[in-house]
Amino acid sequence: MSGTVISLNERQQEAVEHGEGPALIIAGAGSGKTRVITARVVRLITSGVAPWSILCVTFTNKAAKEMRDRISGMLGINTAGLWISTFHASCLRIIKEDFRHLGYSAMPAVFDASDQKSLVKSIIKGMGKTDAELPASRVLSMISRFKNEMKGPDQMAEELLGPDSLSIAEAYRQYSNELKRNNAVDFDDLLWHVIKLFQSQPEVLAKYRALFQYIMVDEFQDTNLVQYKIIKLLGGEHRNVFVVGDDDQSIYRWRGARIGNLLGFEKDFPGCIVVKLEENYRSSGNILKAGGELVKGIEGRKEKSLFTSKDKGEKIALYSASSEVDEANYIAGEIAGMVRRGEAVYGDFAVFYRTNAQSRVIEECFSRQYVPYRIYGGQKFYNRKEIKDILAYFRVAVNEMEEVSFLRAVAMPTRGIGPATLEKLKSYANEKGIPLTAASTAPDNGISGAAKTKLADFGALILEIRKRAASDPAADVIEMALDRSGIITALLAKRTAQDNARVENLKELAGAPHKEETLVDFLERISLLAEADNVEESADYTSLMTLHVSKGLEFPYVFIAGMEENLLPHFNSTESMEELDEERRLCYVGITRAMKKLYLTHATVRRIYGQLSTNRPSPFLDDIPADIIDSQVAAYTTSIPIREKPARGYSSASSEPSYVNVTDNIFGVGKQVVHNIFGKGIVKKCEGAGDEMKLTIIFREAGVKKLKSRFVKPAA
DNA sequence: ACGCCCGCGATTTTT
DNA sequence: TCGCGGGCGT
Repeated sequence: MSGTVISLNERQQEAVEHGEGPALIIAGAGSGKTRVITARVVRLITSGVAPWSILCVTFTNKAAKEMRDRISGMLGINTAGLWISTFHASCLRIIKEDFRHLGYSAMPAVFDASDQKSLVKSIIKGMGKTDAELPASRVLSMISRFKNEMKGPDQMAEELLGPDSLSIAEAYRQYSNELKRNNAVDFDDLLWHVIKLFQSQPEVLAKYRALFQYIMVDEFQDTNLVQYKIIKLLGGEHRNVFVVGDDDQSIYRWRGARIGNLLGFEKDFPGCIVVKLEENYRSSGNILKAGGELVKGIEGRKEKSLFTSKDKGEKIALYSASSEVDEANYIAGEIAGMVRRGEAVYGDFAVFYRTNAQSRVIEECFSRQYVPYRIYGGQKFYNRKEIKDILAYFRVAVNEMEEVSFLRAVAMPTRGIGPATLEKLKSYANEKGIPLTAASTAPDNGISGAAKTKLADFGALILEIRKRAASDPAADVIEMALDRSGIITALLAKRTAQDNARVENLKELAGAPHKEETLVDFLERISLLAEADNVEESADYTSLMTLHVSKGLEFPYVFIAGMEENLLPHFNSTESMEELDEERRLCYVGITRAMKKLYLTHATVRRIYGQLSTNRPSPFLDDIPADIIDSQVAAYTTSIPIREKPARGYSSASSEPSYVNVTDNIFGVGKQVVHNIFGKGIVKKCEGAGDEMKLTIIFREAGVKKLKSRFVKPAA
């Protein structure tokens, strides 16, 4: 989207020129929002606003970096000190200044998802429950949900319903205590703590209010309650709050994002100007049309109609595959063919899917057909086991309270220190009120024999790392620790391919710190890093990723695989209208990534969890007008077990001949329907056939009803 | 302390 | 289908 647009259109201009007061910019997909934000920052600075008095928050490091680079390119200034960063990074910076006011005696470490998980697991175990009875993932998502609403364990105990609610609240309570004991915070704390800081220290709030004269928020539809509150606290007085977002691209409701922040912004900031960016610079006409038709029926969305000056371009290719293997072959074949004919390069293509599990077959097929690919997301480098292991050494060295890291480091490589020894060590440390590292070198720690020596050696190594961390560059300390810890030796001894790969990863880590970076800075920097930040843009690879990860990106040619009922919309997201709408928007996000041509594929039969299952095409396909679809069916299809035709007398289906009906399933799961009394709804479940077809429908107003299909019509 | 085997569960995840 | 955690044997 960047280079092609030379000048700003009228709406963009209006947004960029906006001066004081609140502004809501509804930025449709591909409408040049990054351009608008950066242009406004540049305009403010050139008109005399101090660069550091602008707070510009994004959701990804990648977006922040892109803006920063553009701004420094346009202004030719060093942008290092500018507040252009993610919510979390901004908050970390604020906490770093004032952590003492929050009751920490040293700057706390940031726990990532896997740190959280191991902590919660040990808590659940300590409560005498198994992982099956109380899954850590469930507990963590509940904790996160409550933290996002700034609610503590007590409030959870009061509000949460269900048989496990009290256990979860208890786990939450212990989790909070353990974090504190480890001198650590989690991602959600970074945000909530800033609120607490502002509320308890009015002078700190006043300082930042005075500092940030202009506030800008990107991807505003993805903000959660805490984030919005931060914005309101900081910008509530001068009200120079400029937010940019697109409700149609809200796909993180399940993570706590509140689309209502965007929809209600005008009420919270009365007098705000609203600018809609509706000219799309990315996609050809048919692609835009397909996306628009998909979301136009979503209740409560901000009305907008994207347009483009590009021509219609190619039709949407719809491929009905016989199986997921056939689907992958088709995709690989299309890509290989176009590359062979010189019409495109591998890097022009992207394949999106709903679940990570779908990538496997595609990968295998791409390898066979020599299509070079790269998977975005998936396992993050800093999340790999071996990396986490060695980082644990550094983390406990830098932050002696991090018991979680101590326990991780001491167990890798195995060094003859088992649970029994560690229990003794913990109780000794508790008694004396000292950290585990100190306890491990204490002569009177009550541990005897070989374990005592080993423990003392380990403790000495941690102290050595701590000492060197203060003086030497991070890279040198990493080299030393890799050598002295014995991790590499232990891995090499195992001689499997996976272990060799791990050794390579560890060596790569030594090259990761920036020049002259200290270990503390290095650890802090990577704690907020995501995988997408590592992607080489220039390489000629086809990109594979989930639909979620695709947001914010664009590619000339886009494939969306698995356009099937149960997969998109995903079967776990059909419980409510909100979930179904979000699935729809997810599909929209994928569609609108495409610049030149969009391919949609579905498989009649697919192996899921090792089981063969037949899935009807996604109901979303029916919302794309037939005249812009070019459909193709697999040469040989094993079976087409499609539901029987719906009851006769339904003229509504034929009164809309412009919509493709791949399935004949005018009442498939996920379809929008209308009832005379109950109004609009979405089909949740579909049983039987013909006149006897019974539908479970979620109505927007009336809730869930079970009805015979003849009482409803497909929604217009 | 450690390794092997069995059984169960299984979206999405900007930070 | 596959990866993880718990249980058991050495």
